Amino acid sequence: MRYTNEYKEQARAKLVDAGGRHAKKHGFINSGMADLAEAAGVTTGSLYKHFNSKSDLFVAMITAELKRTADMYGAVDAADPVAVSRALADYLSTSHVQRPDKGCPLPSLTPEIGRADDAAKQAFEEGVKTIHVKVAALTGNSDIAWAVMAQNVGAVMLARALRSEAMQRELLSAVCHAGEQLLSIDTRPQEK
Amino acid sequence: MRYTNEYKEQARAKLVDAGGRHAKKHGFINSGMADLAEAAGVTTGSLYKHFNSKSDLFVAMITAELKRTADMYGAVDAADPVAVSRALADYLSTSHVQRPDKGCPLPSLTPEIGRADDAAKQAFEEGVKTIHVKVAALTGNSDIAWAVMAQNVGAVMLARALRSEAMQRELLSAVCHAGEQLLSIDTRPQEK
DNA sequence: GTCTATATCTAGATAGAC
DNA sequence: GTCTATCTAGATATAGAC
Repeated sequence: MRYTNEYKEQARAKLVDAGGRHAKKHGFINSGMADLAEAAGVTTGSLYKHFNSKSDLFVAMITAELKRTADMYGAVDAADPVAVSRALADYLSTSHVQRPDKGCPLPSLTPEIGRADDAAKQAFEEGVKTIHVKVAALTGNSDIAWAVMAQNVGAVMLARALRSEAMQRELLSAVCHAGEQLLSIDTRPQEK
Repeated sequence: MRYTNEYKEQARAKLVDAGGRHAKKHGFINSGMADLAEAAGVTTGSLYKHFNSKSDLFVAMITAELKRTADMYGAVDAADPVAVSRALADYLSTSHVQRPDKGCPLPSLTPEIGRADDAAKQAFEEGVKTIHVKVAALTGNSDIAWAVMAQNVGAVMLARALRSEAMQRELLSAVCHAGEQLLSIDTRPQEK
């Protein structure tokens, strides 16, 4: 029985993982169950033994993808300003813009989650909360963490919809510059 | 012939307008041609006399929606800091989060445009460029304008996917605060 | 130009053999 | 648990009457 369960877990993990990549690239709504199954090397009949519906799979994907992002920023050394700046620049890189399947789920999937059911929003909220904690450890301030997150997610999403690479770069570098300024803001009460 | 053309123009405008509201709320992909036609008070057969395909309608909607947003910020008095702050706060309001059909198209439609064809991206790029010009007139700085746009679009999009209103508010107020700080940054070269 | 009716295709989900 | 085959619903797009 142990082998069976192990294999089942592996198959499920592959569905979530490969499905997440597919959804980040094409959108969840544009990912048919046949596509998602094929990405994991199985068929739809098999997929439905792991998830009761497409919505259930979506929730599992949201949870896994957001955890992945949270772990990434949890691994950055908060005491090293260079590492923090590099994390900012990496997020706002053209390679992140060009490879949504390898990147953060927030710029690609968030609007679909906003239109999904409460289970999806619940999973989203928990995942984003964890990301926010990790980012706040890097910025040293909760509000600045929210601002940098919103800024970066918005910038990558907008850049992906721009046609010219020149304009993508203009946007990304402007936002990166502003992000550095936000990070350098002294959050102690100012004297007049 | 003049009457005929006038009516035709009106019908087309209504398709674009009502369709835009529907798409901002449900997503363009989730808006069937029957839905979009019904929102304008016609049927699909009639719709196809105005647009050759769903993609063509999408391009028209993107152009119209982005122009609407650009006009909105073009009407704000750049010389009045209170008006600028109010525009920022209005964008980051809970009512904007709760009513996507009445609001800015960027937080709802951008990822779909990122996956669409070049015609859609071209229309998007032109519209966003115009918005950026209007916002830069308010911020007084091109880079800060990009940053505030990315921040606000990202914040509204993220807030819409959060389940609890409390967390929505936390995010919105944090980003509004950071936006005010970005607006107050002195962009002249600093002396050490 | 607008309607009704429909052709054609693809999606999510299920049945049943192995 | 995985496969093949299929049901059913809904999508885009078109045809033809008025």
